[in-house]
Amino acid sequence: MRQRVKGVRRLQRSEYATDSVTLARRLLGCTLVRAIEDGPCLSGVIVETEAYCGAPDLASHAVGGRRTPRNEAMYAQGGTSYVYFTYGMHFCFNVVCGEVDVPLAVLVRALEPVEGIEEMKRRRASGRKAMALERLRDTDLCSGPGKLCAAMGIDRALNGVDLVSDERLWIEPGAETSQIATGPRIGIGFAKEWVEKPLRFWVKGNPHVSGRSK
DNA sequence: ATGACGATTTACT
DNA sequence: GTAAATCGTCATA
Repeated sequence: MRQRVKGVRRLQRSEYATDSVTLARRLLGCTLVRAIEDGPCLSGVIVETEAYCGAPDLASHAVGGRRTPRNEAMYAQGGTSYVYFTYGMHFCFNVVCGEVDVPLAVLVRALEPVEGIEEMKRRRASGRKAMALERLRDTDLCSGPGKLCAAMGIDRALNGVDLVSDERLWIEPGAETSQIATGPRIGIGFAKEWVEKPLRFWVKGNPHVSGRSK
């Protein structure tokens, strides 16, 4: 198995075999790593997540047990990635957790960039909806689910891959985060009694979290 | 076959 | 603050 740095391990299968709230908190402080062929490794510390809670969750793509070609990856085993395309232009990256056929997932909403920052800038400054290169601050690189996918080169080719074994994308554990803030999830105003539930988690005071959390 | 819309981002008033 | 960009997906027919 490819490792970025000797002695740094990945999160293992058993650590994904849990509910989405537990994993959403656990992922804060962990490092998402993207290995690019013929390029530098891109990585960032996860600083903002959201838990999606399966069939009862009115905000989940799997609400009511809905199972379609698009959200099939949510029903895979814990440790699988779920990448979807939305608004005709953005990708969002989720970590599936729990057991097979139970559609739990954690949306990764923001990273604090660590490795490959210049490459992330280039990726964020090219393409259609792109911010001008000179305008890009480090806190603009990965401070949102669509932004971090653009910066990290995460697209539909990485949907459904196994983060425990894939050579292009994985997660390394971090120290337990002490200062965790919670609040309602973003962009799910349609979800009725699930709108206000505190299922978004972020590292308190971190400048790399998405706009409304700062 | 058609149409409504989205777990967003950016630019602009 | 508001609106535009942009297209795959899914429910309906």
